[in-house]
Amino acid sequence: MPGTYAVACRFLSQLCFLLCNNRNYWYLVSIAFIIPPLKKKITLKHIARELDVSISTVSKALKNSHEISRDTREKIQAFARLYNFKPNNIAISLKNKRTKNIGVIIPDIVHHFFTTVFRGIEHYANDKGYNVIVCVSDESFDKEVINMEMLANGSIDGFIMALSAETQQRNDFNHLKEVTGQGIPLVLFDRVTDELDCDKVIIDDRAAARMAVEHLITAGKRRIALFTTESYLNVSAKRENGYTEALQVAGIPIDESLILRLPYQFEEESLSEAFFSGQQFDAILCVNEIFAVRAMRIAQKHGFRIPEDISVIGFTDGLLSKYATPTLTTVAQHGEQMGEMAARMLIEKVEREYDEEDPASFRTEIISVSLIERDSTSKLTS
Amino acid sequence: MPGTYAVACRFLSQLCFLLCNNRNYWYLVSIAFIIPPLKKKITLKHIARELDVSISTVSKALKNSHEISRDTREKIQAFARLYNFKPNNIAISLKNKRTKNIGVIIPDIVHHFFTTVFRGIEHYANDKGYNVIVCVSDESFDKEVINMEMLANGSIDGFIMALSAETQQRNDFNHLKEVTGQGIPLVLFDRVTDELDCDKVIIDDRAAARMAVEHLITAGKRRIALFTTESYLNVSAKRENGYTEALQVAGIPIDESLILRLPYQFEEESLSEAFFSGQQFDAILCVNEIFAVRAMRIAQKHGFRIPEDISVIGFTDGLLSKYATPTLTTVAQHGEQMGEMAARMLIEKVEREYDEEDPASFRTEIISVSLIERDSTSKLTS
DNA sequence: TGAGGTTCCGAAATCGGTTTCGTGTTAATA
DNA sequence: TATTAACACGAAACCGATTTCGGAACCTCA
Repeated sequence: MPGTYAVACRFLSQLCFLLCNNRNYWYLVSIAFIIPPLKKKITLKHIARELDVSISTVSKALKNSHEISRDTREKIQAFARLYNFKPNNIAISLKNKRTKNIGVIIPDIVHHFFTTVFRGIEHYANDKGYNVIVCVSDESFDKEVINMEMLANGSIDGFIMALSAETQQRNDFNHLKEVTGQGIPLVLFDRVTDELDCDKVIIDDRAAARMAVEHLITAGKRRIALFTTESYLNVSAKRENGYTEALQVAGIPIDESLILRLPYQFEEESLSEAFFSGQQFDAILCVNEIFAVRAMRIAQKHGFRIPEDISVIGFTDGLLSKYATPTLTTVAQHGEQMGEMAARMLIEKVEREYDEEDPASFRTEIISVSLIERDSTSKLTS
Repeated sequence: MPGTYAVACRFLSQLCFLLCNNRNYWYLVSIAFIIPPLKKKITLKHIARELDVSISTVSKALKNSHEISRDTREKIQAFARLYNFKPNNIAISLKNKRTKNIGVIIPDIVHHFFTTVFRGIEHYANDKGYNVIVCVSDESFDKEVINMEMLANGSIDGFIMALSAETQQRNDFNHLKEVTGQGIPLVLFDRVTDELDCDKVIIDDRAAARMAVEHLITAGKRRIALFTTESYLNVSAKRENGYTEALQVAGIPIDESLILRLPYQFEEESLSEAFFSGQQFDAILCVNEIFAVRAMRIAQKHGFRIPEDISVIGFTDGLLSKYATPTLTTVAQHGEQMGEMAARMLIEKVEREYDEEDPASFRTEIISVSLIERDSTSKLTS
């Protein structure tokens, strides 16, 4: 079979050569339609051999270098088109020392917020001709390290990542420092840390929580509970700060017993029964969507009406918020915008490095949030 | 600065050399801890120069070739460890003509099912030392083509993909044929086509729908409605087949007026009001989660009790199903398992190609589904 | 002492491109 | 007619690895 192919190649190239020399390009075009899809990628070397020129000539001709005569150029270009030549990305990467790949490391992929951010990254990156390599850390420190090492050896031009929970707990960022130390650009989003000098893009969780609580207060709520996560996440902490801040500003005393710290998978009965039957409160702020929906359900089970008896606000404007009963008022984090920003910052750094970098100036961009009002809070009659 | 670095390099290498020759490895180890994190990646060439051996010797020594003497080997390995040498992936890819990257193209990333599949792919691929490059087609034919072309020029060893809606509608698979024609392995999942000879992994949508309907019939339901998508998707069609099949088998006549074809974003009022007030039915099968949740809500708004008056079953066991009120009985598609299978099939093909491929034998694997019973259907009292 | 074997290492080809520089040919200029 | 510049192209280095092959140095045994 390869023999047959070679013969066909030879024949076609001769034909092509003749046609080209005769400037009968239309023949060429029509032939291109007749040729069956050819197997295997073709390289510069093949073209050079068939057309009896050097590899350098082919390379230059294909980039329309005026170093090559019009005749030769057109001949080579026609031949390349005919055989659907596309330069090998790997070879170009090796030569350029730039891969046009960006590495994204996130803690979880089956997660509305992260996928939203990812979509933003992917869109922007694709627009700029970059591909995205994704690794999932599964909230594990070790996996994060392994993934970064896999990618840091030339596979990518830069990283965009959100820290895993474990990394945040251990407060160990050596793997990241090593990478930045090697001159690889890094952009952190959402789950960031102050220990690292690099670009960051975050949402102002404190302000967001404060806004949500203030909304509740304006609606006349006074005893506002907070459902937050047990494990240490930067974002949860910031949201809690915003919560207390809003209460303080409004002159409402903070009641520690209204703050409930829950594990990710809590059993409805044990934990919350006590809370719901023992306490008096008229609103809940939840640090994520799931907590909010579950809170609503439990409240309803206990006979509370939403939003009349208890208003509920969650974080993350995902499917759950839209389709819960009642529909959930949430803080929308505009993840797509966040991803776009992260990609923009990274690519800027990557491409700047090209023409000698200025004294590393790291930015921290803040993505604004907005409150999506739905039926789990009463409409303000202002 | 680079000057300083070079001097430091030189000094350290000499030190290293002496220590190695003296077999005082522990010194080396302790020194390694003192050395500050070094900048910039190091290459074989650097090591060769510093240790005054040839590049080939370094390469062989690092792979523990017995062609190199124990002394030299250990010296080189110690030096490499000290400088944290990691071979450049791109160079290896170029040489091996294998990138250890697999390309995944999916129609949407903010989508529970696809991310679940992706997780399966990612886990399996990572285990096998592969990275995953994701591209999103946004259900667009053109984007699918562009993405494939971007990746097909050497960036990846194979594709895993689910066809975009537009591609399925146009029934145009030339971009896929071109890729397989070039000898690049391809695995299709979920959204597949018979027009293509390649590996596939699907769920048996027909059987799944049939199972769901039979479940409803067993529970005593007789007038079962179907909420399906308007646009042409292979999977929807298959589910509809399963639906009608189950009814036929049970001897229940098919009532076309019970089959509702809806656009993805339908307005609750207009479309469904009529349906709910005019019709008499006691169960609904929905081809996705969102339709199911919305159906439940509308039904409840109309005063129907679920599951007593109307039972509801959906597809895709996502967050919505778990947290809807009442919780939703769904057909779980085991996306993770699907992704794993797809990755396994692809990697097998990729690595087999290595030792001469057998006459391409394409398989189609079927991932079994299961019915997750929750509160939107009545428990069977058997 | 010389033939034959090990052992150890380096030169060079290779993967598929880009790019610099040099050279032969032709045309323009002095 | 001699000098030079423009033009068109090729040789070769390079990116960072792997791998084949050949050869020097040394050892062994008849």
